[in-house]
Amino acid sequence: MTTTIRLSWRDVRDEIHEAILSGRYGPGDRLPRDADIAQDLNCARSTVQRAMQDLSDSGLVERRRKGGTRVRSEPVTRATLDIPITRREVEQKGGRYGHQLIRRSTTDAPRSVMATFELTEPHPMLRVEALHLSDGRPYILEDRWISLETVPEVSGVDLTTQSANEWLVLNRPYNRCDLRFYAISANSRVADLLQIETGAALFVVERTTWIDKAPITTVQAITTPGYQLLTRS
Amino acid sequence: MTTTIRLSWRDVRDEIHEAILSGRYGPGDRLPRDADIAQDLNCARSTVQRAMQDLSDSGLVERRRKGGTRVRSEPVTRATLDIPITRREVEQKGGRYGHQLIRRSTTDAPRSVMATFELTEPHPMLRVEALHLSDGRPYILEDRWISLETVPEVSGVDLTTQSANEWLVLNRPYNRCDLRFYAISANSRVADLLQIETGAALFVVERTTWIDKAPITTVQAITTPGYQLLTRS
DNA sequence: TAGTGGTCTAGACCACCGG
DNA sequence: CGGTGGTCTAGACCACTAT
Repeated sequence: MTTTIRLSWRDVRDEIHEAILSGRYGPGDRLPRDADIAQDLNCARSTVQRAMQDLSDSGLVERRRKGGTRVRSEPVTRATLDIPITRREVEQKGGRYGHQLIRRSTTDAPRSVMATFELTEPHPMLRVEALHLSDGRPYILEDRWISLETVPEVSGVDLTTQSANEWLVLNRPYNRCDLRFYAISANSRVADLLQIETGAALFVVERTTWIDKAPITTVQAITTPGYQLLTRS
Repeated sequence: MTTTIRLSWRDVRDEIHEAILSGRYGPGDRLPRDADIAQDLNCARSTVQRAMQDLSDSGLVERRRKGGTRVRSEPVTRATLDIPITRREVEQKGGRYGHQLIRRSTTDAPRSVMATFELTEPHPMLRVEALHLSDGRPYILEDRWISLETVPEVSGVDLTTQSANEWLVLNRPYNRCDLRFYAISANSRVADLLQIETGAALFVVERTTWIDKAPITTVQAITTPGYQLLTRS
């Protein structure tokens, strides 16, 4: 007698993955229908569906109703990043966290911020510049703009006790978040605040969040020399 | 009579999400069992399961057998990045792609590369330095190490016709991929190759791939000034 | 060891979209 | 309009792990 093995969706996924890697299906090729794969492998269609969902999430295949499942023609490396709140990040590395409010002002969004949020009308904002510290030394310098239309109550918050970073994460959930990463050269002011040399190469994380269509905040986080961002283990 | 609505897993997800945002469940709190939620909302347990899977993927809750579902106590911003092959990236931006092999040599892995791959024994590697061009101008400078044990056939490949980047992606699938992002200051050699000024701040993407436990390649991709990496739309 | 999430199945119906 | 993937259901059993 033949032993019937119980396939898990991971087995099915690996089977299909292997078929693609081996060249049986090349970029752009159409795979069999889920139902056929299920019959071939002797499992339920929903198991194939689960496997395909994973392959689709990881960017290996593309699925369309009626169009079927195709091997992605232009391969991509897809990765997931976790960006914790800064206090947590410092503590995780064994540092003692501190922060310092540098400047706080109310003004209309400048053109660059309007562009970031796709705004066409003047928009009142709270601008907050703050320094995150690790063991008392500068760690990240953040320049943040917060929408006073979407988050009016931030006006009454004491941002010297709790950083704007933390207050917002805990109090203002968002729907949409855009990130961008790039490098800048420290100008004299940044160098002064971070206690580094002018001209040093600094890694920057820019984060913008919305709730539905309403802008919440945009922040430019300037890290100190040597900072690295890693993908989720 | 009461109309019975058919709930989708997205509805269930949003319902739970809303309950968390509203403060009904705070960080660290335990949510009801899937079965109870299903009964409350009048849907199948598997629908709740699907909703929870999504919330878990997005980092909002953590689930454990027997331990139940809890709201994550330390919130994170989780984002997904797509990194295309460089040729594709250049073409997508409307540029004409080109590349240029700068140096190619065979040698044992230096300590830094051994550390990256967690190697303890000497390991023969192919080192490839190449320049990616957009409209004939330097775009990305890559310094790559390829394992000759895992990928011996790369020795016979003409890397002037097709970039190592592209050849590897198309021919050597990987299981595991680590990425790291940081900034460096251009030294004179890099500045010379990229035709920029010495000292310019440059954004760097470092990518390391394995198949199972075997190292495939590690590459430091040094971008040109102004380069930005964005999260997936 | 008992409670909880994880998964598989078989069947049904729906939603999208290519021909 | 018909084919394909997407989802829901009800039920069963399994696999972790907190207690």
